[in-house]
Amino acid sequence: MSASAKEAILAAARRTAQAHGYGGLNFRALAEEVRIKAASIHYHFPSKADLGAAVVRRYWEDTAASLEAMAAETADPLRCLGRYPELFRRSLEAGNRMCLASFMAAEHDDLPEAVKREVQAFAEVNVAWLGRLLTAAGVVPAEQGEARARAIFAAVAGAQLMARSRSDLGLYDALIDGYRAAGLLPA
Amino acid sequence: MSASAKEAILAAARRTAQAHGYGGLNFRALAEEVRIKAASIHYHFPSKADLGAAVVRRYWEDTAASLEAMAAETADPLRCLGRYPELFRRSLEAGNRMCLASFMAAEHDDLPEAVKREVQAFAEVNVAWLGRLLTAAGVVPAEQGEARARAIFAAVAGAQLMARSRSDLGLYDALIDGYRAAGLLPA
DNA sequence: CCAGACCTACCAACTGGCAGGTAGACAAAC
DNA sequence: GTTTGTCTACCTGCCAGTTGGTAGGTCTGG
Repeated sequence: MSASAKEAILAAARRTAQAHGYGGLNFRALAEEVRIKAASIHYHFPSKADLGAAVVRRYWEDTAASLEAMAAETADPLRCLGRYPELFRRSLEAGNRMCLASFMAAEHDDLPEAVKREVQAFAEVNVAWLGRLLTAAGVVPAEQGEARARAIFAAVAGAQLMARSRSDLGLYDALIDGYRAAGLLPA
Repeated sequence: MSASAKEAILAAARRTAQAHGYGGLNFRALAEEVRIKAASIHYHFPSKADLGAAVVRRYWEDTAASLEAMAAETADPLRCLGRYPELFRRSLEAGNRMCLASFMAAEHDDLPEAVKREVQAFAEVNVAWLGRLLTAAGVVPAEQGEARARAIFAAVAGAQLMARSRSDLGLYDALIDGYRAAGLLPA
């Protein structure tokens, strides 16, 4: 049960944090979900800060992998860019959850330093990928790639947040359509 | 101290919630800030849910007033729209805080029903105002006013969230500029 | 035998909320 | 004109539940 327990803890913590944030993580509930005792979690993750940082790190690693898979799958950079919102849509589909990093961005003031660093890393992964494709697609001149990438990332996160607050997946799609209509996102 | 205490509680709770969310509100800390005992807060607000709902309600009432004041001050609808991001900028200026409703949108799953309703009301106030000015300015045809209004609201909220996570007011301005450059916001 | 993985039992701190008391302002009753 | 009652706005003291975390024991596979 060694590696499997650790993985199960990470997975459960991720699901919980995507719905209730870092503050919503608690050892007893997590332990119950993994069918383990609360104290045992401390064996794998000494403190809550360690657990939090590990969860977010794994989260952006997985996201980076998904993005690379998407880029490999959809060779045309413009079409690939158009698929970016799918990533955030999936969280909403899975029980009206949201991006871990967005939630923790809100909780910024209460986050351990190590967790904050991982949250920033998530944003960097997204912005780098978007910037790369934006310039590859020639949507914007290379020197504006990062600025546009950040704008897209922030806007999509905002759309997810608003859709979640209404538990309305259709609203998310409508907001993304709105971004396309306005010219922020490639159609 | 009757009305003044109640107002002081509301003000302190608003500041706290803009930095730590609904979950970050706690009677003892609030009481200390207002120089009152924790139990006394229950006199003005029977439960935490009542306090939360009152805080958000007051928040969107104040926001509605600010928006109307802005509309009265800047008669040209296009220029007035351009000033919309100022509203969200002010929260960041005040100690890297964020919009109360955005934070609580993240906390959606842990919010009492009454609080959720007020959070939605905040979004509606903003979208209605934006929609009104967008159609008045002729930026979009009337039937697309609300869709564009929602897109702007979500995008600005996302920009605030991202800027907060970096404690970087300059990033907020850059993101808003990015929205203008992309055509989402009137220049 | 022993080390990794997990356990029981506990702790102090903190949480929202409640029961019941009190000081002062004001008004009606005698 | 002083006693009596009532109301507001607070208070003390407490409770049960939850939290992250610790100390030290146990069990199992290699």
